[in-house]
Parts: sequence; C-alpha cells; structure tokens
Amino acid sequence: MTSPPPSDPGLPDAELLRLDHQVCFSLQAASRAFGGVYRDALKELGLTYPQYLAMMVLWEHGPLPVKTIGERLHLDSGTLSPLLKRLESAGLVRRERSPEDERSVIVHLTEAGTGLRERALSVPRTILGATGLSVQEVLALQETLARLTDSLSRAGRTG
Amino acid sequence: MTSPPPSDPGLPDAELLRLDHQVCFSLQAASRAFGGVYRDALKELGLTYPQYLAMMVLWEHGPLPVKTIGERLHLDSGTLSPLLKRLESAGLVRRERSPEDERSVIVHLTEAGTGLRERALSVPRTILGATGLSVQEVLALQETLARLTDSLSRAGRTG
DNA sequence: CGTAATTGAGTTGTGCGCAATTAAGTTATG
DNA sequence: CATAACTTAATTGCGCACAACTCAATTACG
Repeated sequence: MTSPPPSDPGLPDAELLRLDHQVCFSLQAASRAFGGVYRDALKELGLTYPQYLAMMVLWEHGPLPVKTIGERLHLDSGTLSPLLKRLESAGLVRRERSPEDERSVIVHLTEAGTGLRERALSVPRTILGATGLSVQEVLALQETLARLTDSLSRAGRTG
Repeated sequence: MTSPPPSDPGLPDAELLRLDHQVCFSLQAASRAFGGVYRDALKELGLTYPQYLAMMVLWEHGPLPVKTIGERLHLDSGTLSPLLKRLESAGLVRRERSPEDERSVIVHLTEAGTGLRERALSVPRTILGATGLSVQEVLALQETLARLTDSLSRAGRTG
C-alpha cells in the first residue's frame, strides 16, 4: 500500500475538474488514432487490430487455449469467441477441444495463419514510425500508462 | 515540420518490433481501465462515459448542433445520432431542427438534463483520485498523448 | 433561375468490449 | 460413488466506433 497522492492540492478545483476527463479523453483520442493507423496497415492482411493481437500471441507462443489468449490480451470470451471464429472463417486458425481437458479450446495456427506472419513483419516498424516518438518517450509513456492502469484497476476493484 | 526521429536506431529490431505494439496495447489497457472506473462512477447517473462527455459539452456550452458536439468529441453522426437518441429517451436532452438551417439538429438540455449536472459534479474528483497520478504527471502525459495523436493522425492522412 | 456540389443527420452493417447467463467438463468433498 | 463447487467456452444483449450510404437542405455556379 503506497500512499497515493491525495486530491492534489495546489491547483484550483475548477482546474482539476477538467484535467481528469481530459486525460481519459486524450487517451481515447490516441487510442483511436492508433486504431486508424493500424486499420490502414492491416487492411492488406485482412485483419483488425484485435485480431492482429490475437495472431501475434499465437505467432509468439504457438497453440494456446482461449483462456490464455484472453489473459494475455485482457479480453474475455465474449470478445474472443466471435473474434476467433472470424479468424477461423478466414482460414487463419483452427479451434480444437483439448483431449486432456474437454472444457478447453486450443487455438492452432493453420498454414495460412503461420504464413501471414511474414507479411505482418513490416507492420510494427510502420506503426512505430507513425508515432513520431523517441524510444525514450515510448518507454516513459509506457511506464506512466502501466502505473495509471494499475491504479485505475485497483480503484475499480476496491473503490 | 519538425524532423520526426527516424526509425530510431540504437535498439535491435526485435526490441523495436515489440515496443510499438505495446504502446498501443498499454494505451488501450489504460483506456479500458478508465472505462471501468467511469462505469462505476456514472452508474448511478445512468450514463455511459461517451454519454457523459456529450452531457459535459452541453453543460458547458448550452444548446449545440450535432455537428459541433461531434467536432468537440471527435465523433461522427454514426456514433452520435443513436447516442443522443438514447439521451433523449432518458429525458435528458431534446433535439430540435434549427429554423435557420433545417439540416441542423440543435440539442438542448431538458430540466432533468440540466439538473443532472449537480449529481455529476463529484465524478471528476473521484476519477482523478483513481488515477494515482500527480498533476505534473497528468500534464506531461497529456502533452505526450497530444503529440502522439497528432503524429498518428498525420500519418493516417498522409501516409 | 436551375442545376451541381456541398453540408448535416440519419441509417445500416461490421466488429469490439463488457456484463450476465448458460452449458459442459473437471475437481473436491462427504 | 454422488453431489457440490469451480472452471472454461460460448451465447446474448447493449452500447460504442467507424465506414459507406441515403436523404434533405443549402450554397455555388453557369
């Protein structure tokens, strides 16, 4: 339990009352801007950004149950199930029940899914270039965002 | 035209290839964490976060056409039209055609909508507290996000 | 004046994110 | 062994975001 900074005196209320909403707002703006860039970059691959994330997890770790993919991406089955079905319809993955635990559905890459990785390799560099940020800034931003997310999640659970 | 840092040599490719996706990922994680906190904070008001944003714009500026609300929130009519209809169904706003320009729909607050502002006043402080960030960090974060969003938008249009 | 181009809302369709529920399989317990 | 508790996916329903489109109103131009 670190003591979070209290309601941060030093600025007038009216100022504070605007700051917070703008943080979230700026965050969503950046998030949506990313979405646009990824949309363009992924269009020729026929993937959306969340689908791309799921594929990245599979490219990196091989066959995984839905549960694990969900944990990596912080997504639940309500989001993943239809997403993975779309990837399956596109012929990129196969879903098979685990013989060991029939509750688990293991998601495998198909040949096409594995092959797609080659064409996806250029995407990250494109995106990084589009951010216009230095590596230092990226790292600092991630550090701040990680702490922010942690605080917010904690507040959601306990507050 | 500032010269954006080039593909940032100095780190191996494999490292860079992971960074970018994690920025967007961290961003979305933070964004979703905010969503959760706002969801809790706004539950008793019967508003979602985007609805809350729309209400804030109206509380601040009075009656506005859909167009202007969309510009403020960076949302198009495809998102706003149903959202505003839900607010109207909830009795918080009224939508009226502008007599000067019959294409415009002016969104007005109702008594209930105006009254809701009182109950919404406590929300921002709650959120700010949940972020666990200092004011300096908030300001720095916003500055970075603004630049990031700007670069990404520019990349989307021109790239 | 009359037609063309533009503008502002709305509609439709796709996909994501989340809550709540259901169903089926597994594990623990009496 | 039988039942209860838990786990894993899937489904349903709602709302947001965006693209593509339609429609009516306005503005610009010949």
